[in-house]
Amino acid sequence: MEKTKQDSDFKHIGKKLLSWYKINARDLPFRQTKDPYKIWICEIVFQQTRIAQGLGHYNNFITRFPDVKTLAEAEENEVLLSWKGLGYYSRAINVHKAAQQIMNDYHGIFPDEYEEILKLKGVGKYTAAAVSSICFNGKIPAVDGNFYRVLSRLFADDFDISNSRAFNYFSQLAHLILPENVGDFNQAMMDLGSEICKPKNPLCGECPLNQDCLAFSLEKISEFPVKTKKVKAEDLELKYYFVHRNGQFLIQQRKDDFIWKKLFEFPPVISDDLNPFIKSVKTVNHKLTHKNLSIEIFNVEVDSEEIWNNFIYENKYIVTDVDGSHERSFPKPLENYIQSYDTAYRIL
DNA sequence: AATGCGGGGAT
DNA sequence: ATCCCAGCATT
Repeated sequence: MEKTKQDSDFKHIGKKLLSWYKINARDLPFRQTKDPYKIWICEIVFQQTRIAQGLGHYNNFITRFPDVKTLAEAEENEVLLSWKGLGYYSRAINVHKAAQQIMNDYHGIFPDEYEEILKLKGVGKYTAAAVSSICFNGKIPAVDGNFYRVLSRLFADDFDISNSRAFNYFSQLAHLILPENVGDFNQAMMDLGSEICKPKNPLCGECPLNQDCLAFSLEKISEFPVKTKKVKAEDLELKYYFVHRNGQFLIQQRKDDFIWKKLFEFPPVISDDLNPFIKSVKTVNHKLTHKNLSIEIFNVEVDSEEIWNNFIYENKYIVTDVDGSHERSFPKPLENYIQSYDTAYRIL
C-alpha cells in the first residue's frame, strides 16, 4: 500500500458508513440477535450465496436445529437434507462436525475468541471475523467480496481481487477506515455492497461515501474491482439409471470427493441383466458454475419380479419409494424424477 | 499459490 | 452468455 494511504486519515469514512447503517440496515432475521450459533449458521449459509436464495434455508435450519446440541446430535443425512438445493454441500457436512467440536472441545459453549472460532470445521478467516465482531465485540474486519468491491472503488485501487494475497491486502485497507464498532461496520459493508455499491450499475448517487470515493470522482467506477481470473466451466457427461418397479426405485449415496458430496442419486451403472428392461432414455442439460452437465437418464422398468428381487437383494443399492426419497438430499437436476414416481415416469 | 466446489439472479 | 454472490478446504 502506498505511503500516502498510510499517512492519511480515513477514519471518518467508517463513521459515515455506521451512520448510514443505523438508518438503512436491512431487516434480516439474524440481525436481531447476537447468539453466536445463529450468526455462525447464517454466515455459513450465506457463503457465496445471495440473501434471497438462502433465507428460506436459514430459517428452516434454525427451526430444525435451534442450538448447537441439537445440531451435534442430529444425523449427518438430516443436516444434508436441510441443505438440499443450496449447493456447496461440504458446508453442511462441516457445520455438523463443527457443532460436535463445540460440544466436545468447548463443553457446548460457543468459543468467544477469534483464534478458537477459526478452529471450527468450515470456518475460515472471514467467518471467524464476522462471528467474533458481531457476537463478541471482536475488532477484525470480515473481508468478503463486498469489501473487495467497496474498498477497491473507494481508493480506486487496482489490486487484483483474484490474487491470493487479496484478502490480506484488503484487510489492511479496511483497517484504514475501521471504526470502533466493528460488528456493525462489517454488516454495514455487506449492506452497502449489496444495496448500493453493487457489482453492476451501482447507485453512487445514493451512496453515503460518494464524496470520499476516488473511483467515483474519477468516473472510473466500472473499472473496479480488478479481477483477472475467469471461471471456466468444463463439460461433464453423466449417466443415471432410474431402475424401478411398482413404485419403488434404487438409489445410492455419493462419496465426499467430488460434486454433490454425500448426496443421493440413482445408480450411475447397472448390471447387464437389466439392459433388456431399458424402456427409454432422456438427456437433461444442467449448468453448474464449474461444470456444464449433460445427463443421460435411462428409464429402466423391471417387469420381472424374479430379476427385481435378485437384483435388490444382491447389491449395495438402497430401495426406496417416493416418500422415502423425500427424506434424502438429491442433486438439483435429479429432483424432478423423485418428486413423485408418477411424475418421474411421465418425464421419462 | 492454485484449484474445486452449486445454484440462482441480475445484466 | 457472463458475472458474482456474507468462502473454505485441499493440494
